[in-house]
Amino acid sequence: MFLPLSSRSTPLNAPTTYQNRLLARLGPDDLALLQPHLEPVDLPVGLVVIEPDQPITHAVFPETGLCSVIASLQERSRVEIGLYGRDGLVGTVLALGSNRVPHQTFMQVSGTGLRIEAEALTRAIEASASLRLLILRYTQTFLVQTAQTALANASAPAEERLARWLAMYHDRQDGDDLSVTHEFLSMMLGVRRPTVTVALQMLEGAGLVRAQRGRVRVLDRRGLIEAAGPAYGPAEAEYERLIGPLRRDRDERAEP
Amino acid sequence: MFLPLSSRSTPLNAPTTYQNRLLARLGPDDLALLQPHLEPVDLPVGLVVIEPDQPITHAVFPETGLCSVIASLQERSRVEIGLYGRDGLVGTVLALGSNRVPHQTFMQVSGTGLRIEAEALTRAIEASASLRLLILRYTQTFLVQTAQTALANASAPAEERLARWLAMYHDRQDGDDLSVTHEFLSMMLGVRRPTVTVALQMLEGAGLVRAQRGRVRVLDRRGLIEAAGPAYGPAEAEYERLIGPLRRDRDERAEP
DNA sequence: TATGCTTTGTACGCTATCGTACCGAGCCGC
DNA sequence: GCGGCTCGGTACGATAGCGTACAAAGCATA
Repeated sequence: MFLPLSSRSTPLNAPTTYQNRLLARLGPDDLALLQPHLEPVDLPVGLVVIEPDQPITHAVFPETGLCSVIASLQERSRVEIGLYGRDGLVGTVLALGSNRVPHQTFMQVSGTGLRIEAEALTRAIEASASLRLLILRYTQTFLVQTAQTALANASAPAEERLARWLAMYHDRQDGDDLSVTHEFLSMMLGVRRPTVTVALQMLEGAGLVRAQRGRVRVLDRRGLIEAAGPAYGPAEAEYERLIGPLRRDRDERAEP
Repeated sequence: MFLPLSSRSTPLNAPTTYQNRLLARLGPDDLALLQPHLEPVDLPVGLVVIEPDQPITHAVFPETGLCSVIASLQERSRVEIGLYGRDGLVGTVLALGSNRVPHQTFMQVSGTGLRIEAEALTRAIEASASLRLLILRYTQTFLVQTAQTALANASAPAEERLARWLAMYHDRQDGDDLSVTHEFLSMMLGVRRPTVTVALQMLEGAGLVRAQRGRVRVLDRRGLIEAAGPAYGPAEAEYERLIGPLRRDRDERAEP
């Protein structure tokens, strides 16, 4: 399932700084609890990190890359219900007293991460209240994100939903180039591909993004967030309130 | 905020059987932990039990009645993202290390419940791993419910969403008469009222429900669930797996 | 029984999005 | 430089749901 990274094994107790926001916020005690079990892994695009309804064997703290959580109406349609990268954790459900979820999670953008055996993480969560709290707080932000997705799906037009999605992606990536195809976006948003094409042209016409083959460049982040409407914001605010800064770069590159 | 019930004060340590599923599943130790703090309350229809972004002062275990969790695009539109009654708990977020949520929760159907001060519940959750586990597992089922709502909103036609909503309501109520107006349903589902009228006529034409003024009677529960499509099911299965039977009556009244 | 409010049914034109299909454009390997 | 593939743009009729408006029906109260 996961390809171990041969070159990047982390010596125990090395003074590591993690890109993963959750790991980065852990105190020394919690870090000591987890580090012996953390193992670098490669996360190629398309990798299914959680199979629906299957017991989870490993949790993963992504360092780079992006994960999509997908709900499907048995083959008929697949829709994204949430998205995270280095801000989150694959396998939060372990903190909720279960070991499986009915939704699939896969790598939407390739990256790397640190994996840990489900059992080891569960034990650590039981042993450390502060670690547990951090993961539960992240779960809360994800719940809000899912709720906002439900809201957007119910009442926001395709263009707003697209803008929201691009902003969320942008939050979790370095740089302003997002690699996605229209086809892919159409699946994520639960709309037709031509609908994405048109919506993207609108955003491009407004000077917010620049679309190229298989790539969308964010030109005006602030404008993009505005175009996303009020469905963007609450989940992000919750994250900043409960955990910390969501975006890495505070220089706000793409804000003209 | 809550109206205490004068007539129904519960003597401490009385051998009470709770209708609330979570309370009913607590062991004697956890019950002993909570009972001294539980206070019966009336939950009239329309009562806002959680104000968005306001600190939660009390949690409530509903005994009867129904709560709706609402996300709103600032006045423009209000959409339901989840729904629970005696299967759940007002204030699950307390177990997630926060004390507020950006969504409103209000009584959609009046009922009664047992309330507890937020601080007391938080302490109990910290003290008892088994109590914590139960609430966290419930949170997991609610997260799945919200995800399924997002999915349904994205890709299920109004008629399916309506059927899903009616089935979910039916799960959490005694009897087969659901008291709702088209107006109300339209808000819950994020569609126009006439759309509800038409969709309801479809369901009625198929012999699944009977609609009267301000009331929908479920005639064929199995058929209704079928009409709801695959968006109904996963959240309910998760509840039964992690917590226990969702519906009270196993006689399946409305199944012809 | 009359009055008035709430709820429900229906109509109309409008728009976004659908399903499908086809073609051009960019990109890769040979 | 050529074939083949993926990706993006566009077109077309069909349709579900929208916003609005208005009238009928149910219920409550006077």
